[in-house]
Amino acid sequence: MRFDLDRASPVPLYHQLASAIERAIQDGQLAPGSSLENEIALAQRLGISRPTARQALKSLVDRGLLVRRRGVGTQVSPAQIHRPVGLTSLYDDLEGSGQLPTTRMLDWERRQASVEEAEELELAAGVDIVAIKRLRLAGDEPIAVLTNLLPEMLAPSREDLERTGLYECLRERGYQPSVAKQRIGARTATAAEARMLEESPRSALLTADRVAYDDAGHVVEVGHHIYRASRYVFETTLFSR
Amino acid sequence: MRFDLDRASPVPLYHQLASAIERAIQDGQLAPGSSLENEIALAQRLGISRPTARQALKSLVDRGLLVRRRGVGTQVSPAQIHRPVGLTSLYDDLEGSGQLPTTRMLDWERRQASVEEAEELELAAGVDIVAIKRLRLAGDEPIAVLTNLLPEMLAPSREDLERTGLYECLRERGYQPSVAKQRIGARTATAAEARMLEESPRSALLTADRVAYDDAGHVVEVGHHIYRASRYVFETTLFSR
DNA sequence: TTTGAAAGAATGTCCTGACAAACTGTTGCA
DNA sequence: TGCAACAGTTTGTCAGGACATTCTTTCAAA
Repeated sequence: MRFDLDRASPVPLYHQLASAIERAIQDGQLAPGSSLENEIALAQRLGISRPTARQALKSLVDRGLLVRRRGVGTQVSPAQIHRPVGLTSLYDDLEGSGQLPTTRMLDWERRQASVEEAEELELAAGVDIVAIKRLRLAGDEPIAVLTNLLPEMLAPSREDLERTGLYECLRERGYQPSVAKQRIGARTATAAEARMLEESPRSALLTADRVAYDDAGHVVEVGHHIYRASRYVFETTLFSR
Repeated sequence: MRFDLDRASPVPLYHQLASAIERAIQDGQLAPGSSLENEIALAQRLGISRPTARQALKSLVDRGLLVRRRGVGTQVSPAQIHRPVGLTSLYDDLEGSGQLPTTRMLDWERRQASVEEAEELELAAGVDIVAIKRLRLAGDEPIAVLTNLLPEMLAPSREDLERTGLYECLRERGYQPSVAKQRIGARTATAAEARMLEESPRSALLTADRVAYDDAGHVVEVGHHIYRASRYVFETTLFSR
């Protein structure tokens, strides 16, 4: 098993090795259940130190791609466990459903925050916010209504948002959400919602309410999303500790 | 800031240090946003090597309790981010709702698996399984119906299950689920379900369907859980990568 | 007073080395 | 033949050391 490491690259060696192993797993060169050579031999063969090899292997263990047991060795995880790290990603919560969504802008409005909204965004009452409402479609079929609130000064313009995604816009503007707290729930649809989502009245909706924070703990964005339960589930991998 | 490390303890030093720092954060001795001493000084003061100290700090960074920046140092994460690693835990998916649940056994049945059930459990058709149905209550109020299917040979007895939780029983029997794939969805309740959960007919249910695997990739347990949407949400913390 | 460079501070990456713990396979003894 | 002990194998923990990168502060020059 060849892993090419480029010592002139700015990418750390452990990172290069982890990527190469991951690629080999995904290409099928490393089959689920198969054993890798031991870390001492691997390090020696690649001309790197053992802790460097360990760091690469550990990062893959943490992501569920490898399993390691003392006295036994390092193995590729069984096939069922081969997901990119088990979380619904902060950026791509639709991809778990295997659908390629498009997004249509329904509304973009600058206005004063209500008391509740200001509280959610951890802003003073009455400040200006931008409220964005979009429809998510898979093909021509609506699957979700996404409402997002942002402090005015962070908010992308309507034009920017029609060009690319909300988080991409935020990133371009130098605002990097790093953590989000999300609540997933369910309720029945209002008549307006049912119409918008092409469901029958009082059908079940899956809801996701989210507050995203930057590194300093400031609220970057609040999202209230509703999904057709008939068309959408959240998929998650859980690891025991 | 004192951290007592017991070198005679079988618990690894890095683990002891991580726990001590975590405790200090939770006790309020280390306030959100405050800086820890640098890793070199910390290691020196505690009489441990720098990589050992790093390992403790890294494990806390990975869990969102600390933030580290090159040139700046190590700080306690802002208060909003102080959750144990962001996933709904494999074992305690009710704890995020801040409720202390009790569990009532509704049914425990050994029978032959249907075709669909055998497929879910990755067993040959017609083999014996155990189907368990329980009601989860918060106080006297029902909040969830939990159905679990297990290969017969792994399944705890009815008596064991009334004494302790399913995962605890599995652990005692030497079966250790390590990964689970979960799908969270929503639908409206059937009349029987609504009655069981003391909700009105056709009210919204939050659903969780889960397959849990052991380290070797064998299915340990399949769960089909329904929750009253009026009483229950899944709370999750999402980290950007 | 402002701007740019240098110095100081701290984490990140990588190295060599050694011992402990856990697992598997082999051998010896009852 | 079966069981226990031992040997071999591999990962896990820990140590000491060095250099690179990134960030902040200070100092000097314009």
